[in-house]
Amino acid sequence: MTEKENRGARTRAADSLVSIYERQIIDGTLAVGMPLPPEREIMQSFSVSRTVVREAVQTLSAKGLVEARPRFRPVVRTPGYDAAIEAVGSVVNRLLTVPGGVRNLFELRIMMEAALVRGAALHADKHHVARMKQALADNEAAISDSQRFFETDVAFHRLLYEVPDNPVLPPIHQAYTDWLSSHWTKMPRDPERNHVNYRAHCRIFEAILFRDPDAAEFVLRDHLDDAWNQVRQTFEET
Amino acid sequence: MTEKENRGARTRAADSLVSIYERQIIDGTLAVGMPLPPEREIMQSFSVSRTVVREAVQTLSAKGLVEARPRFRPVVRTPGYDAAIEAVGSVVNRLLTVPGGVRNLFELRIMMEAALVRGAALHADKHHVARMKQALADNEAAISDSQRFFETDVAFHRLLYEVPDNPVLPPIHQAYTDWLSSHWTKMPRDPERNHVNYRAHCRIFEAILFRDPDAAEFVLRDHLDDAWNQVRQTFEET
DNA sequence: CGTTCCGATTTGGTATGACAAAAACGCACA
DNA sequence: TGTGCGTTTTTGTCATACCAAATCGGAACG
Repeated sequence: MTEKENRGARTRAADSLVSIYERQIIDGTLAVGMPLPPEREIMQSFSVSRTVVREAVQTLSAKGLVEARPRFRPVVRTPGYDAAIEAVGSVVNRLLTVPGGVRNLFELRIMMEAALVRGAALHADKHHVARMKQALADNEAAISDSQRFFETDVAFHRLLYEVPDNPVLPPIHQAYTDWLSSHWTKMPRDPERNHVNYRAHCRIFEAILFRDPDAAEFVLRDHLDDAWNQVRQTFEET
Repeated sequence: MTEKENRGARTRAADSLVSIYERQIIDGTLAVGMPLPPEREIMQSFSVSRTVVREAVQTLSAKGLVEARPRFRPVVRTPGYDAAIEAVGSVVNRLLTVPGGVRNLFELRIMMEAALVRGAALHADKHHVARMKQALADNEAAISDSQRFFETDVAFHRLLYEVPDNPVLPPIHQAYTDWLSSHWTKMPRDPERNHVNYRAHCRIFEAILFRDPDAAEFVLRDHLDDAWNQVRQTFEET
């Protein structure tokens, strides 16, 4: 995101510090795991007060570029898509409270997973299939234990995000489950429903085995739409 | 994202302020557009120093919950998916510099747009079709002007994100173009290539008209793969 | 009666200094 | 060489001060 800053009027001193260190972190001058200089050193380097330095560090931390544990030196964070997810956490949480927010996010998830099962049906290799088989077994074994079933359910879906071997995807799955879990767990769960879901997973797996993307997508959408209908009642949206 | 913070040891004073105002913003106690209390007032309310207050406000701003223009009172930001995009800007920029980063993001985009064209082929109504037709016309008219062509190109793709009528999607498109544009614009562009791209858009449009999701997806993937091959050379990744 | 303009007051941005507690460091000691 | 303890840094927080910009209130004016 290229800094535009045209709107923000006069720059705050801290902001220029932020962009300086942002650059240094991105171009590797400050390597991963390396701590930022002590605050007093920074303030002398740039001739600013400690107030400004601390504000800058604070911002870098909030942006997810450094990890600032209290009382410790902020260290350059290892680049990961999970940091991105974390950075949006607050805002997404807020969006989930606006009318239709949960629905919108869930539909996005349905869309993505539909695309993923299509991809899995076309490209899943022996290794992926084996893992899904295992996940299905775990899933079945947990039908009577709703708590464990939920976990194996999540684990099964996660596999879909791992098939394309794109490191962006697993954190996205993690994000979906984090953000939606509070609603999801309010859903009434009993062995009967678990069994229905397990069956749905099986059908998805079979469609992938048969290399039938259309069937896979159809079953998955049916599965998630069903789940949505269960969850929806917990907050009576449209 | 439920605050775990188990790692972060003892809490910083500012953090508790942050979560307090976070709650107030989410549950609407602080309505959208309403300014936060003056710093000096906050510091008296909570018996903390102004330093702490400013740090808290800083964090709220970085998280995208309030908009803090310098010299102005921070106001509660209107909830929008664009705020989320903005919040991840820095970290994504960094991820784009790691090996394969651009590729990963672009593949995610391909996957999403593939899903979108499928959806468009199935659900686009008269209105969407008309808009796409118009966008295609603009696209054709700009073939000789690479700058304008780029804009109409983006506009055409954006329409795909608007078909499902999910407010999450357009900001995602915006994010893709923001994040990838620096690489994209380095791509050599000439009327000949523009024409090829225009033709690809036409074929996508036709497939949507014919309600043929498979064809639409195929053409779109071909189109974006082609684009990727053009862009790739600008930074010689694998 | 509404509008405009100007001055006083409020408020944010930054600097400085101070201090307690915790972390980092170094050195003696085993 | 490894360990434990005291010293020095460093961070978190507070208090205070000052400037400049934003805001507010009222006066002057149409």
